[in-house]
Amino acid sequence: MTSTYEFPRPALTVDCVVFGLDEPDLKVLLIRRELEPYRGKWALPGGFVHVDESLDDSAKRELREETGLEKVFLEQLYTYGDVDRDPRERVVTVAYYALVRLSDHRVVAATDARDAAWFGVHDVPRLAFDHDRILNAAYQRLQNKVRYEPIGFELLPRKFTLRQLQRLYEIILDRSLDKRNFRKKILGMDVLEELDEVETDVAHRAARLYRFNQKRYREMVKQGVNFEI
Amino acid sequence: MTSTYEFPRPALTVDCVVFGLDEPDLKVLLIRRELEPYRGKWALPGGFVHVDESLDDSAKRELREETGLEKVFLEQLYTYGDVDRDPRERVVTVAYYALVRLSDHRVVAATDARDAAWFGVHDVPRLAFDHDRILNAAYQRLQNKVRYEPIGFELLPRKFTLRQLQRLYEIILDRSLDKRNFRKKILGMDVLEELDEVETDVAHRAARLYRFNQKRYREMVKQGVNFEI
DNA sequence: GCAAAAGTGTTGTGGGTACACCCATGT
DNA sequence: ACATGGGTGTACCCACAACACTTTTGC
Repeated sequence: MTSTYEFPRPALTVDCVVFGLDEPDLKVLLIRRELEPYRGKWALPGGFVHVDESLDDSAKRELREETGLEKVFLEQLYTYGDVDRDPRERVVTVAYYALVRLSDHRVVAATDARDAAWFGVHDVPRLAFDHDRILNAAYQRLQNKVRYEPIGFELLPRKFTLRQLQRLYEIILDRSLDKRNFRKKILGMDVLEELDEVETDVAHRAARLYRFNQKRYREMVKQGVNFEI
Repeated sequence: MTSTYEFPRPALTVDCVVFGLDEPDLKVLLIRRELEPYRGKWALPGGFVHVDESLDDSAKRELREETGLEKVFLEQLYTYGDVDRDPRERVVTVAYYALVRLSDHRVVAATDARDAAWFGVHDVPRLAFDHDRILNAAYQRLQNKVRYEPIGFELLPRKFTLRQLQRLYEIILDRSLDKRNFRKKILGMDVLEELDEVETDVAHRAARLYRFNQKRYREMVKQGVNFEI
């Protein structure tokens, strides 16, 4: 940055790829556009960055305004700045991805008059702008990240069974895992608290419930423990 | 993106963390600021994004203009958008990092009238703006990335000895590696071509030269081979 | 002949993977 | 009693880590 010469400025937006687990599917939240261009097409929730708020705050605000979601896991993904990605004018967008507990946030869909819906991640229609590309990048990031950081818990209820957790990994990674090895590994990490509760309303033996111990996890990370699945 | 309402826009810049290998040090290229704020302080090379060029192109152009570097490895790092990161006005910056072959690009330093210099990565002064933070993030990214992608070759001459390669990894990762294990591993990956040449002008037995085979690497990646060091 | 780095194999161990059965519960 | 998933242990194999000496070359 060497000059304060006033260039015409690109517009700046944020867009969010919101993932939710709806067993047995991983879903993504999309919004139907009411305006041109791409009117009627599905798109990622997002909007302009205000001049007095940080990028993270923009993403949080947009999520709240467009989907009613609050306090979800949110992480910056990548910034997309191809010249022609918006036909109207130059728009650079900072993409985020979010993980939400559908168990906490039921019926997020119909906020305002806006048309919002969850789509299976393998079953998404053609999106507006370059949002397909952004969605793919987010999904890949999630697949990579979940393997060495325990972010998957953000998608599960706070209390969950080991089977649920394994399913989650299987769904995200799109491959099956061995039950015994999975349990050995995940319990060996020592970040799950075994609760004195079991699941209810199941037509078979009830499984034990566990909770993720974030504090313990942070301590272990500090000690350099590896959390690769 | 749901409205075309015209907000006041943040300014948008790119900043580059340029790494170069100057054995036995990993160095970073910095520019001394000639203007307020932070006049006289060292900062990352960078500048405003033009409205008719992509972010990648902006980064390339800034590198060329400010440092004379062309055709270097360049990758987007992260976008920094805290409200007060620039005291003059709201500026969002898309940070990149670059890897350059100092062997190809000697004496980059004094381009134009600008004051540019290479600093050891562990020996960088306090930088302008939030550039310290950006530099740290870039260094961490490099450390992580070099472990599972062969980007380190971008820092070496096209022909190099195994010792040079090992030193590179040791410098970047900041720890020593076992010679035999390193050679076994790296040769086992089958992406190095053994040349019929040896190094010259050394006061001891000359080491064989190798070349990185990018094409072969890409093929192997497609087959899902793992390149973790 | 000496200094300096090149080059080369083996062994132990820990972690990953593959694999099958009995148990508890609800209907 | 049966169906459904819960819960558990072992054996093999491979990849990684640790480790030291001989060879080549220039001076």
